[in-house]
Amino acid sequence: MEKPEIVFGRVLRQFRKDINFSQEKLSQESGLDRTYISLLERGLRQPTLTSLLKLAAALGVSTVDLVAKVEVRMNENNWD
Amino acid sequence: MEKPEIVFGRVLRQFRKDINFSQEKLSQESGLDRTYISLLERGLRQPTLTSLLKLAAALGVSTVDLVAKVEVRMNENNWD
DNA sequence: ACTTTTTGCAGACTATAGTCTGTAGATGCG
DNA sequence: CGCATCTACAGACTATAGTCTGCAAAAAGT
Repeated sequence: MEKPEIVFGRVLRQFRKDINFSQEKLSQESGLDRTYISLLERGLRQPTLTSLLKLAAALGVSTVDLVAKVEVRMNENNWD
Repeated sequence: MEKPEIVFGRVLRQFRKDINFSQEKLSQESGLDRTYISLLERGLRQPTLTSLLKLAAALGVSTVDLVAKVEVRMNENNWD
């Protein structure tokens, strides 16, 4: 059972790289600070609901998609 | 387009009442403060990711269920 | 009407989300 | 190599998530 911030960070980074966005680009699209995106990806911060919504929108996915991946990977015993 | 806190508050309250939990009971199950649950339901606070996880677990639903309802109702022009 | 349970709410507080500025390391490319 | 892009990271700051105590006012039950 991993910490939510850690899992979320990995998921966020994966989603971002999947669409070839830099942190800077994601920051512009979401309206969140670039250094904050960095903190999130490294698991040093966890998002609030509105940050989740902004990030999902910027990534072009639904918030459900994001949360679903997090929830799944939290219960996985991280074989992968 | 309604504010996320407002929508989330309504959704949370509905989920809670669906299982006949008092705020007090939900607070015990989730480990969150009762007055904070009250603030959430009234849309005066918004949860972080871990609070979402705790609340969903306490309500006996998946976090995805919670977020899904919020996302849907955000896009609805609140006919209901 | 009375009692109990539930919720709203205020005030004061601590912890952490989120911003801003700047620097330095890493990676890629001509 | 020299240059550009991307990211880690530090420090100092502001905004807000989340707690705690206590009381008042609805609701609900009998």
